[in-house]
Amino acid sequence: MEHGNVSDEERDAALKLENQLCFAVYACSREMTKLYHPLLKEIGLTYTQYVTMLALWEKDQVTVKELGARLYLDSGTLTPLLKKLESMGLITRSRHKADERSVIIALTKQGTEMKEKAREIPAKLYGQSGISLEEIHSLRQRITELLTKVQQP
Amino acid sequence: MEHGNVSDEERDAALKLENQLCFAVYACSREMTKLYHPLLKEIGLTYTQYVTMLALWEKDQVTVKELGARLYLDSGTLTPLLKKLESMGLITRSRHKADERSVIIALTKQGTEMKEKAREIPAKLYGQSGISLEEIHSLRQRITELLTKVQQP
DNA sequence: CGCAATTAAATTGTATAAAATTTAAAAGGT
DNA sequence: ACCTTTTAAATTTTATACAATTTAATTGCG
Repeated sequence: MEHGNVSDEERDAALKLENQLCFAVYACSREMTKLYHPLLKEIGLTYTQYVTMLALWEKDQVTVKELGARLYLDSGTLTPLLKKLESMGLITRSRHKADERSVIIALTKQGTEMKEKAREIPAKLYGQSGISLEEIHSLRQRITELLTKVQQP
Repeated sequence: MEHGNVSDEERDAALKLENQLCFAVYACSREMTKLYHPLLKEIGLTYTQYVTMLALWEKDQVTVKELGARLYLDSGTLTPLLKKLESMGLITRSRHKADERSVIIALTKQGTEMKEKAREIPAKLYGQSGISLEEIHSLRQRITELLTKVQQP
């Protein structure tokens, strides 16, 4: 037997997949995203494109930097994604006049109108999830709390 | 005003990022994975490679199918990942003798030995997360429950 | 047996992710 | 004004993810 605080058995238990919070979150994220696939296919968006549009429907005319902060994504992911949304006619990308380093993202008429088509998605998803609204709300709050704790500076 | 059960305002609220459980889980998963990066770099694994090794340390001599079921990953992701682990000398890939369709994944001596180097990772991560063990346990249980509810057949 | 249906991996194509580096612009101190 | 530092995007590289399809082996049914 070990004489330290933590035994080999305890360290072994910590290495089990079923004991890992991060793995549960990781697997859950991918499975939930798959639920969106058939609904998002109808409006021609991927999940990441969808959350980017959600952010822009709340507030557009923002820099890539600000958008990235809200989505927890950096320019390495956003630049090609935004170019794709631009080629689909949903957004425009233009250099900020006062600061040429920044790129301003704005919704086009078509991009704004897509919100109407997206309105039914959350309710449809809720319907097929089989989870109560209370459970969703409380779990979302706790995971958001966790997110603020683990987010990097 | 709408006469139905759900108003436009309520549907708009559902489209806000901060109200989306899936987005919270998605962002949280990526931020937590980033915490692992410096620790995993020391032993030369990515996060997905790490969870694959975790699964194999619990039980190896398994098919790609079984491994995929435990990791919620399909052959499209696992095949290249397992080829990489094989090229690193951590596992072997061999066709099952009784059923040539299946591929059996087994740990090499080097792959088994890596477990020793990984033992300290969960505790180190817990240390830098600033979350209590109780919170981790209860949250993991609830997310695992959610995972079983949203997992596709 | 003979063959249609099923199954397990692998492959193909598209889209993320993120670390690390590069480029260009702006800020700030001297 | 000059130059070092900082900052915002973009680029490069590597590694996932996954839908959809293909390939090859096995099953199961008449």
